[in-house]
Amino acid sequence: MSTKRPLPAEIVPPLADVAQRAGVSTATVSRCLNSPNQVHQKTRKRVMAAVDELGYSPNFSARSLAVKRTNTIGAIIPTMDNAIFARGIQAFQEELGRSGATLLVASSSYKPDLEAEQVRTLIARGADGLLLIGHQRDPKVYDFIDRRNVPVLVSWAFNTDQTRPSIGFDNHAAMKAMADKVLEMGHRDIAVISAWQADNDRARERVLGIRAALRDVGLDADNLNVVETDYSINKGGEGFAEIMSAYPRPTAVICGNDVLAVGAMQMAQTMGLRVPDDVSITGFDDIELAKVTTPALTTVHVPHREMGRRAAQHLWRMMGGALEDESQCLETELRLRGTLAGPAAAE
Amino acid sequence: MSTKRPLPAEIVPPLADVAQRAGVSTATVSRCLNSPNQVHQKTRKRVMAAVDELGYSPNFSARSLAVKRTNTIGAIIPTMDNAIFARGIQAFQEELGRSGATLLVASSSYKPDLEAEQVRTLIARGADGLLLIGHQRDPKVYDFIDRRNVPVLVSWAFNTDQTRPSIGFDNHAAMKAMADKVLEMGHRDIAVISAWQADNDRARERVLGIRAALRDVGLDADNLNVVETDYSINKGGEGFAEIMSAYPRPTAVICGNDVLAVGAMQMAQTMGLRVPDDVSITGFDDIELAKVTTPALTTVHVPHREMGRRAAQHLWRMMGGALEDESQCLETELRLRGTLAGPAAAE
DNA sequence: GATAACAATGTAAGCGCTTACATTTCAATT
DNA sequence: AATTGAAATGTAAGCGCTTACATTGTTATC
Repeated sequence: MSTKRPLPAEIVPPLADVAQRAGVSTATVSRCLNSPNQVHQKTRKRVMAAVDELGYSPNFSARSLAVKRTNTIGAIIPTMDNAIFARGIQAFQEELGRSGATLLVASSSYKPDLEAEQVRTLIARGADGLLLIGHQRDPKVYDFIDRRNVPVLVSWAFNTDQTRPSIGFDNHAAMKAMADKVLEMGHRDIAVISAWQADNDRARERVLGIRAALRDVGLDADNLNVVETDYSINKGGEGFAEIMSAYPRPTAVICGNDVLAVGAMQMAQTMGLRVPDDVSITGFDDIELAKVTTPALTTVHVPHREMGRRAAQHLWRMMGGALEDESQCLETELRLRGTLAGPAAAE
Repeated sequence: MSTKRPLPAEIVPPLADVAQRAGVSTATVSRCLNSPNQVHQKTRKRVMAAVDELGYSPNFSARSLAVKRTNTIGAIIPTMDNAIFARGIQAFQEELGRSGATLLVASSSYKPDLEAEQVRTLIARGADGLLLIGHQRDPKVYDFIDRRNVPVLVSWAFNTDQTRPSIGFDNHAAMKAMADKVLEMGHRDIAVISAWQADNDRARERVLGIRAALRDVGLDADNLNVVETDYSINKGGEGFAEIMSAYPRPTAVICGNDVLAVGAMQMAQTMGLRVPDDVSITGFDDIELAKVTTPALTTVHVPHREMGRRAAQHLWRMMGGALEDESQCLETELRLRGTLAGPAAAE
């Protein structure tokens, strides 16, 4: 960390200056600002005038040191460069703003270590509550948080095995529904392009959902071809190419998210494969991308904004002392569009 | 603002406890944490052990109250629910993390008043630097900032008329280049779908760029049909429909950004118009959306990530006391893809 | 072995705010 | 006019940390 010169002499006066100017004690000024109705209207006017004249604004650090609360909520998301998080966080913040809380966002780039460090940073900064994505993380991280007594809400995931409060959706069930549909259309050769599963319980749950669907119809779930890759259109394309180099080629490729699916679609086009005539492709998330491709992408709709909004409300209540330990599971929905059809008759 | 119960009794010990446990003064503990080489290795070890045993972590508010610096940078963007900002901010944050600074993001929903309020909030929270989007805002806001002596960097815009340091690109020139191209292809009936211009200098500059291009070829720039609307695919579609209800229909529709352009493309399809055969459509930004449509969107590529990265470096240097008053103008680039062609022969 | 120079540590005064408690003011009641 | 209770204000003790300055310990030098 480089050494920085201290900021130039304070131009913003301390509260004491305001008090002096208004001819009252610091306590009165403080009250004027925090519980105005406790002070006589006449003095209040005088104080406010002084505040204006001096251009006073309170020092946040001093304030939160004194009250031991920051009114700040920390959120750690994998990345903002991903529509689903950007959108959810935007809604989260809008809702939070309504309560007067400030949001501190960090992004972990899907790296558990970085996330752990950011948890520490955020808490050191006095976050009164924390929003995390997904359940999975080192127990030590949870210990650290619990010790600080900071309420945590897990989002983007909902899992009855987990005891921590969460607001999300059932990744397993949602993806299983999609897989069921794909199977129902008659597909028997299915491959999967997924995000990396190791540190990502959402990705894992989705793949498990597909396996469960296969098992339901008596197919071999263990030999399912699953290609894992980074979150990007290009990587989705590469994954698709890899899958399609196998023989026999699958008739349907289920993708762990829309971005990968769109990459797969592009690669299909490059390879001269028609979607869905030659191969069906499905996505997950239902971001804008899914609606503008030709044909439009069959995917699982997830209410990202609603999730962000609810998460904000829930976390705020937890911070208020409500022991809301129950979780909420939001509904997802299949969006059948153009990229899923029955397998080609023969070739 | 609702009343909140204070958080439960502190579980995190104060620095003094660590000092006691290690048998040293608070000063020594503080030094251990902030300038370790000033303390003897032997004591340092003892202190660190105490830190671990007690699970100590410093209180940020107290620290920044004492040093009068927060190492926090505030950024106010119109919305995260917009790929260009999400992406830029992600890069901004990644780069900032490298310097050990923390980012505080707020979004103003394109509302000047909200933005002004957020400037105040961020500064009250001790932001050591501020990133703002676009030059345009109430002079009072700038006064407030200047008075606090907080370095500000303007981004997403570059304009030689402005004296404030900025890192961005020339919206006017970039859009003019696009319009030049459209004209060069032979179009003479051109309409525009733009974001609201009133509070958005970027949008305004882009439209001015188009007008300049028209003037260059001797066309009437004042009667240009400009439809303004919200940032969304659907609104883009509505705008397009409105434009196409005019007679004679324009042969090319220049859109202020990719999202509007994609909306226009969809509406064109709905209306049974072929792009680019019946009408050409162009975008601006070059977000992922632009590459997945059929045909792919002709647009202006803007280096959003690079902009975020540079902004972080620049702002950090400004905070370090460098009086970097000069601005940087990044290059944009025409991306000619499938949605722009010459006007149809006749009809 | 006295002395200087430096390294390591301690002491204590803030940083700017809130708030429990004490004091004063004022109107209502007797 | 005396009494009382509530409302308005003031006093001052922290909150947890950093850091200038003072003190002590250690080593090198002659």
